[in-house]
Amino acid sequence: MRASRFLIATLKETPNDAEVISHQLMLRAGMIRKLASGLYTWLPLGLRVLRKVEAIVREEMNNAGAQEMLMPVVQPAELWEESGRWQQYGPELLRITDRHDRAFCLGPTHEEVVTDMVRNEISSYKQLPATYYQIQTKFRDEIRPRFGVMRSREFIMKDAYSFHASEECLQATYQVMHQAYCNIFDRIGLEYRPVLADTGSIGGAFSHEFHVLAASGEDAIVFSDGSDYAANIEKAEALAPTSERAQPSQSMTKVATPSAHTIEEVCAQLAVTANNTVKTLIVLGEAEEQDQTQPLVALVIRGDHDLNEIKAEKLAGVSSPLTFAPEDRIKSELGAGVGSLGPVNLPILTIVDRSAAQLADFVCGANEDGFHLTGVNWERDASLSRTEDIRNVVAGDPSPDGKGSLGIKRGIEVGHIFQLGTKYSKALNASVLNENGKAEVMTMGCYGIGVTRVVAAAIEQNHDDNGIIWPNAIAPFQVAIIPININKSDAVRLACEQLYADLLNAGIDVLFMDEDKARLGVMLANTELMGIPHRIVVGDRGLENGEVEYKGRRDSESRQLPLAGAITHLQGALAH
RNA sequence: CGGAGUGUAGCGCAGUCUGGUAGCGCGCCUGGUUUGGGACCAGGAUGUCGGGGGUUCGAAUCCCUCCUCUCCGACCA
Repeated sequence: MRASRFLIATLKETPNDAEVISHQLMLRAGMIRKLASGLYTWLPLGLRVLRKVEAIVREEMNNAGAQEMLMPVVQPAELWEESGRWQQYGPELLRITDRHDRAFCLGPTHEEVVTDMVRNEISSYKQLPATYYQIQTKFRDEIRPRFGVMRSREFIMKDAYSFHASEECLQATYQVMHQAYCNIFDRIGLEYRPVLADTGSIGGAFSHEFHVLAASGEDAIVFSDGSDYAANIEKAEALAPTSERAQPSQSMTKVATPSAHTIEEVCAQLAVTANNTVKTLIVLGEAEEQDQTQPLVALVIRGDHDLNEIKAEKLAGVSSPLTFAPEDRIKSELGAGVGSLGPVNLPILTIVDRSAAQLADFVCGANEDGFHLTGVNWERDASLSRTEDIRNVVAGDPSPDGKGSLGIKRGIEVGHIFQLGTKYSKALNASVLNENGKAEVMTMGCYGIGVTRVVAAAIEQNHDDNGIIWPNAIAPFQVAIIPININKSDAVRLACEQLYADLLNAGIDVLFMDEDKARLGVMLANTELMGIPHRIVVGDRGLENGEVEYKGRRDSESRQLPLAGAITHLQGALAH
């Protein structure tokens, strides 16, 4: 591609509505432009990257035996009513009405449509297993779109769905997909990890997320240093302490703690450490019958730990989604405000985290404003009827598989694979006849990759002060040719034209900065900002010795190469 | 949805408090001089000051209203 015929829309200054580095760089490099909140136009440069990611995903999905198809973005309400999600899905599902006043939605995902297709087209177990996928625009009306293309409302996703006559068959395909995902992210050239995950709202039995490691990641993921164990923090179990609880050695004492509301303030006033205190969080429980008000439930965790909302909302007696109790109900029903609550004589269902249950002689709120209790002990002073795992693991906790201890990193979720089971096939009655001629509901798996998000994640992981640093496999251009004084030197022009033609012939994506008046500094800065991984600078000075200058985007120094050997060198550099 | 901010040229911003008819830097166009890391000189174009309504002789500026976009949002017991 010649720069004179390509939209180079770089920005010197950072647009002020971009928060994260990938968003800033995508705008500055001229990859995307915002149309409205959560909606982006992909400019030619950005689209080249997107297409390269798509091509890799497509190839690996085909290799894994999946068949590509394409489903509509607009979907009829009837299908969603059949699966129950028309009611279940919140305002994230954008609902629209056509001119005949019929209800539709913009697809946030395509389980209903693909299941409908399969129930109509597949009738025998002999046709299974089968996996279908598409690379398609999705729409989710996010409450708060942010971080550019990382959390936008419209985005491109590769979604695949597998159909099986047996659970074992689903397991086998799940493994094939797991491997295909590893192949995809290996080829793109990202540092990533598959981790055990919560199945979330899509439902199902078993699931892995694929995370690109980056400091700015929205998710915390945990790793064992003694095994392969890796999980989203939402999912990672905090094992019960193995040692016996210490015997009480203090008597319970009420102390005044005026104006101490946080664990930190209490610790400072009483000279104790947070790991010997407990905090008591009040949430709404499940109403026993319809129309009844939801009772209050206390969750007790150690002062230095964080509540894991996913674990908590799954507990019997706790409402899902997890909802914290309004302040006025706490005050009127428990007699004290938040900041002074504790498990001693608490008249409501109290669920205690395993680590908190291990404490002896601990500190907690006295259920009286401005007072705390010290020397509190379970059973003697506070009943301990129910202990559960309701906290986030912290670095240093033992690994749930018993091997090693846990560390924590940040990740960007770019892929998610699920074993769905029969949730949708049952609801839509998608069945096949088995060997005995009896109808049997199919078992399903589903597998997603956020294609647009992969692009942003790649930048989060690969950039420096000068801009993006693309991995070879998804770079919009692999090589930039930068001439010096092309308008004055015929030698430079000829050498560049020849090199450009040769590189194209060799099948290398090259951007030739062929504009007469372009200044060297501008060309260098732009190609660095755009992240082009290799560049060749051609000038009279080098050409006198038959040399050009090569610099890899990550190299600190450039070096001279014989012009004749430039292609071979670039091919070598692109090979890894 | 709640809270906080924001909206002035393609981009980044000043001007608003104290009303007097809009400016700076970058970018863009023309001509020239330059050219090994974001050039210089000279000339030039570009704004319904987010929309609507009001106050006023006069509104980017004051008032009302609608909208946009951004940020934050129970981890506290």
